[in-house]
Amino acid sequence: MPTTTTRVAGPRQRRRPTKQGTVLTEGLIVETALRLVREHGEGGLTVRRLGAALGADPSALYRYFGSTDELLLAIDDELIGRCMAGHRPSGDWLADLRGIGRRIHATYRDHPRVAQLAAYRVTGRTHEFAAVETILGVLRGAGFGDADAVRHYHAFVDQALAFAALDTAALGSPAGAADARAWRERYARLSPDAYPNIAATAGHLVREMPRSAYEQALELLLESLAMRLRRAAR
Amino acid sequence: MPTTTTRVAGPRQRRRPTKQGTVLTEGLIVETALRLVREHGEGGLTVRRLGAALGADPSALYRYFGSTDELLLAIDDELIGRCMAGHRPSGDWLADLRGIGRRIHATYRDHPRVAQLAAYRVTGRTHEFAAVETILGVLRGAGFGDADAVRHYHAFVDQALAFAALDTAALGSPAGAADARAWRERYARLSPDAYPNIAATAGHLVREMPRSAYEQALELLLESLAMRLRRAAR
DNA sequence: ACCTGAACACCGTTCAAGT
DNA sequence: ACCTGAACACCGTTCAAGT
Repeated sequence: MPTTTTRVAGPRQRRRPTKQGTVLTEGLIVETALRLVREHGEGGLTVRRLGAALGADPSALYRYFGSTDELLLAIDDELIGRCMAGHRPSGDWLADLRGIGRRIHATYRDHPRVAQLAAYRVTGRTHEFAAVETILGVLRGAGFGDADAVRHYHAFVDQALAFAALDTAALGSPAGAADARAWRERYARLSPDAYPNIAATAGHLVREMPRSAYEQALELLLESLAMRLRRAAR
Repeated sequence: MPTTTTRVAGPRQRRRPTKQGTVLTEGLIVETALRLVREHGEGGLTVRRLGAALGADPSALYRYFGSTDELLLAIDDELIGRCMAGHRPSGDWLADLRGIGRRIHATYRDHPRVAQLAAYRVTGRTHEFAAVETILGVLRGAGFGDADAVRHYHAFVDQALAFAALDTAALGSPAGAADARAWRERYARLSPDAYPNIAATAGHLVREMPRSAYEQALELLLESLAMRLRRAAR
């Protein structure tokens, strides 16, 4: 449950149950939103649908969140919390970063709409503070100086979030399925005269392109970080 | 102008000018859409707005594109074409990849809505074919084997596109400006007891986080590719 | 053959009215 | 103090009617 949500009004004392009996709470709204995103995927999250899922009039939500944007940040922060909750430091900075990267990617993959709408946002809330603190700690603990730690933090986190948003959009949706077909049915049939490089690698393209490239990109990034650290140590 | 747009009806012979006098064309629609995205940024691209900009009823566009999705792919392919049009091979594979990466990122940055909606799509059209062919050519020319060339192509392109989508969303919008403030006003003031790593690097965070991390991420990726190539050569 | 205009089923958000 | 319901200004898309 998000603890630092900016409330529109002051603290509530009495709570009137909704017409269908539920008692609204910031926590309940965020939880229900995450369930909605998880189950209905793509276009699942709208104020009106969320209201219906809660058994409340959509406009009632504006008493808890000033706008969809504010609600989104609360949802995102809760997701960050769940993401980092399973992380256990191993003492090996490379393994820690690899684990955190995969965790971020996987968590957002299961909540596509949040990935697309909020991955690039700064929630400015407690779970995000804790996540930033942890990742910076891994990098500084590895031996990077403060300036490098921050730059590498930025590249590492943005890469995880950016790929998560891209992959949920590309892999989950019906559009993504159509795009996978394009590699088989269009690219694999292009003329070797006009497109020699595509023709030469068509088999690989058909296998590789419908998957996520994040694992690849993560390893390339980590490899560079390790190399830079070794180089600085000498 | 996109050359392979799937037409809804057969080829048109006569064209009736619109009420306001314009004669619709697939090319004109795509051009106008790109101008709209470029000038009005964020929420600029809707069927209704595009119709208004063309001086036509919104529903007239459905005669040229079966859906917004199809229109989007045509727009995206045109953007890919403009992106690669300025590329000149230098003979140095690293410089070529760096240049293409920056080009992709910059082109989508200027057309934020396309970046967010279409960056992850496969257009299956000529400009995209040419771009894939070129980039695969750079990697194979560098000495990578076919399987590696394809995997590295995938990581490289998806990284450029994913960061472009993330950065246009984060940096351009009003939400992005609010998020930049969060680093100054929230993170820079967190207690050193609760968040030692954030407190120790606060100054760096405030400077680094409101910028794009793509340049960093790109260099880390290229560094790894170069190292792998050297290693394979031995 | 092509464009228009009304219609349908959706959005987020506001605000006066209910309890 | 909180929830409801009508209203407003938007969406994408369809289809009969116009020219």
